[in-house]
Order: sequence, then C-alpha cells, then structure tokens
Amino acid sequence: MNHLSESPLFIQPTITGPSAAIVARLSQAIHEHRLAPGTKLGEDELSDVFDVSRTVVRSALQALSHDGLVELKRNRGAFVAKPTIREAREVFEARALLEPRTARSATERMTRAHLDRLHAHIEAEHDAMARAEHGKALRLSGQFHIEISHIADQATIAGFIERLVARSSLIIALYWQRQSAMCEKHAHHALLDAFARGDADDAEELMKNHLVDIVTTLDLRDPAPREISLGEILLGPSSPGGQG
Amino acid sequence: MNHLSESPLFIQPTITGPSAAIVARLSQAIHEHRLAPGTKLGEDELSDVFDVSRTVVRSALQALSHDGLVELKRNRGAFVAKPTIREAREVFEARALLEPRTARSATERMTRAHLDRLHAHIEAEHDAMARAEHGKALRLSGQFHIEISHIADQATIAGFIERLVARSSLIIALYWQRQSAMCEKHAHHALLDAFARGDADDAEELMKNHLVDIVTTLDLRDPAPREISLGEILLGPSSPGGQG
DNA sequence: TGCGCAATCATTGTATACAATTCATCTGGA
DNA sequence: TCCAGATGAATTGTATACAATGATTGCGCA
Repeated sequence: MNHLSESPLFIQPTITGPSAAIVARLSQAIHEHRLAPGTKLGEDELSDVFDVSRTVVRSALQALSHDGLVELKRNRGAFVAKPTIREAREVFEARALLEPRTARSATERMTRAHLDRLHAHIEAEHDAMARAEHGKALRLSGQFHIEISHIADQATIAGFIERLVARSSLIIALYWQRQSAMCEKHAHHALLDAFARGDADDAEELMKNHLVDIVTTLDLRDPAPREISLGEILLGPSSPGGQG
Repeated sequence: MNHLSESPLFIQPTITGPSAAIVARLSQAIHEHRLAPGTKLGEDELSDVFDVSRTVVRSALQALSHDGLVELKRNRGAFVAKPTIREAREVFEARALLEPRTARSATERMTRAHLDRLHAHIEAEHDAMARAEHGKALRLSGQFHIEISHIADQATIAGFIERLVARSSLIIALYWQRQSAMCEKHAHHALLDAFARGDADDAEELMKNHLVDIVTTLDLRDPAPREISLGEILLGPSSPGGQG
C-alpha cells in the first residue's frame, strides 16, 4: 500500500534522514488532497504516527514550510497552507514566466528515453483517471510539469517549478470549480507530441496556453473577504444592532 | 556597530523567533563576504556566539540551507555554500528569465515614493563604494534588485529573486575576476532613469543587459576541477615525487 | 620508515525534560 | 442573562542529555 516507490523523482532531498520520509509522506498526502488546506498538523500526533520524536517532526514541518506547503504560526502550530486568491494569481504568473521557456529548453534536450518516460507518465495519469483515483491523477498531473523541468536540465529553475506546482495543488484544492480534468489529458498529450516532433516553438506555446487553461478553470474572484460585513449580510446594512 | 537596522527589507521572515535573528546575521555576513564559501559553521560555536541552544542554531542553519546559502552535510555539519560553475550559470539563467519582466512590472507600478527610495538606495551604494566598504556595497547592490522585485508587487517571484540574489553573492565571491564595480553603479542609475521616465520597454532591456554584464565579469570557464593535480601545480607535471 | 588499524575525541543527530504561550472552561459579579 | 477575569489543560518553544557517526591521532607491524 506504499505508493512512494511509484514516484522516483520528488522534491530534491534538501534534507536527509528520517525527516525526509515524513516530508515525502506529508507532501504526497497534500498533493493528493488527502490533507485539506488548513488542517492542523500537531507535533505530538505526527511524532506518534511516524514513531519519531518531536525534534524530527519539527524539522520536517520547517522544511515543508519553506516549500510553501505548510504554514507555521508561532506558538500556534503547523497547518496545511491555505493560499489566498492573490497568492494563487501570483503562483500562476510565476509559472507563466518560467514554464513555457522551460518547455522550450526541454524540447531541445529531449532524448528518446525522455520521451518514453513522459509517455509512460501520461499513461499512468490516464490510468489513474480511469480508476477515478482523483488524488493520484492530480499528483501525477503536477509531476508531469516537474518531469519536463528536469529534462530541461536547469536544477535551479526546476526547484522553483516544483515549489510552484506544489502550491498549485493547494490552489486547485481551494479554487477548482469544475470536475472536468479532460483538458489536462489533452494538453499533456499535445505537449508530448510537440516534444516528439522537436517543435520547440509549439511546445512553448502549448505550455503557455495550458497554464492559461488551468487558471481559467479556477474561481479567483474576490469573495468579499470582509468578515465585518457578516452582520450586514444577515441583517442588512441599516440595522447593525443586536443579533437576538 | 549593528548594521541590521540599515536594511529594513530582507528575506521575508519565513521563520520567527530567535532563529530569525541568527539567520539575518549570517545572511548579512555571507552577503558582505565576511564569511567565505566553504566556511564551517559549527553548531556549538554558533550557539556560543549567539547565546542560544543548539536547537535554535540548527533551525537557523536549516532555514539558510533552504535558501541555498548554507550546505548541510549529514553528520558532517553546516558550511557556507560553494556554488559550482554549473550552478552559477543556472542562477543567472533563472535571473535572466525573471528579472527583466519584473523590471517591466515594477515600472508600471512605480510611484514617487518608490523612486525616492531607489534613489536613496543608489546613493547609499555610491557612499559605500566611496568609503571602500566593498562588502556593504556588494550587499546593497544585490538589494537593489530585491527592492525592484518588491515594487513589482509579486511576492512569489520576489521570493525567488531574493534567493537568486543571495546565491549570486556567493557566486561573485567565488568567480569574480575584476575589481571594477563601476558598471554596477552606471547600470543601476540607468535603470532608475528608465523607471522615472516610465519607460517599461527600456527598463526591461536595461535589466536584461545588466545581468549579461554581470555574468561577463565572472570567470565561469571549467577550471579542470581535478584536485589530484595539486602536486603538479606545486612541483611541476614531470616530478610528481616526494615532498621533502 | 611507511602503512594499516584501532582507539579516542569531537561533532552532529535524536530524544526527552522543562518553560512559555495559547486556548478553553469555569466561576463571580453586574 | 451576559460579560469579565481567572484558572486549568493542552500545545508549542527551548534547553539539555544521550546516542551515533565521522575525524584524528597514536601505536603496532611489515
């Protein structure tokens, strides 16, 4: 039942030792939406689950915090991050800046082995979707972008993209408005085709459009974040008085 | 003698508490080249210097490791990072991807207050250079780029740029080949001018060229990284014999 | 004299104990 | 009945103690 071995490439092991395993487990759970944004990650609870001391757990949580997957509130604890709408827009602006050019670089460095690997990856995505394993499908979908960044052979940029993909997973969990992940499948197929043809221009353009499509499926309109107006919403703006 | 208050904006406080102060101190020392790449950062030593426990020191070192300023080797300790030539090239490729567009965005959001701030910053750079405070001048020079990224008002991208600037400082420490930082001053002035004119096209182009200029001042040729040849260097290639 | 091995030392990794802070609940008063 | 303040439990932050790993040095042997 351990899915870890299925994903050979993950966030580069900035840290090593036992905490790396905890980081991997939590990352995967968040990517697959088994841990919802805002979930409290208690230290005692985690140290109990993973059978290590709080020291190790804290190290893992700090690492996840640096990757933007976890938010640490001093004296309050660790929570699965909850990106705001503003942050969501920023993440996809950054991806729009990095990924199309990365797709171009990847095209230029693409080998037969890379193509086979991506093809297998897409099949795994397709399979997960067919089995209605939405969490796994979503994680694989993000990993597709990460694989491309690794093929581009720019570790620094790839690191950024990994972080952005991770945050994107949280953003999708919060702001997704449709069920149809069909476009994903098609877009990834089209990208693979461009890679196979060695058409760097097309790959860059496809990636650019793909990212726009993803943003389009999100609902990033301002949700009137004024908590003060709760009384007004319930009682009308004219009578801000008692609530009984 | 405390320079911290001079730099109001620094890496966004991902962590809080006592370790944040240690991170700030070490960051600044590395930025100003008072701590050379490769320097060992012993936990006991640091906990003694800052008068905190190793727990706090380790937290700070882990944070610095995530920012790429420190390299953690398991069971070996923490060292000031030593970017390779390959990493150096990657850092400036990433900057070339992010910063020109960021300069454009900054131009569009530039206010009078921002312009004044940047002007004051350049004067501080000039002052530090006039006093031959090379470390401080270098740190301010990097911070100029960070200020621009903040004006662009894209926190996610700004975070990436901060990291890249930090690594750039290490790269300059390792691969700088000339003393003349004149070009820096001129380039920053030219950028400020473009900002003042509201010429986004020019700002983008100037930033692009500025980054190219920086790379040009570096010596990123493969240095035949064969450490075995140390004997040859000292004694000549023909007599690899004894050392007495 | 040079090399290999082993013991010792120093340093890091982990666990646990204690201190500080926050949150919840309960009581007393208006 | 409602609010304010205090008290208690629970959780996190920090310090310290112990375990494990790696580096160094000295000894013995060829």
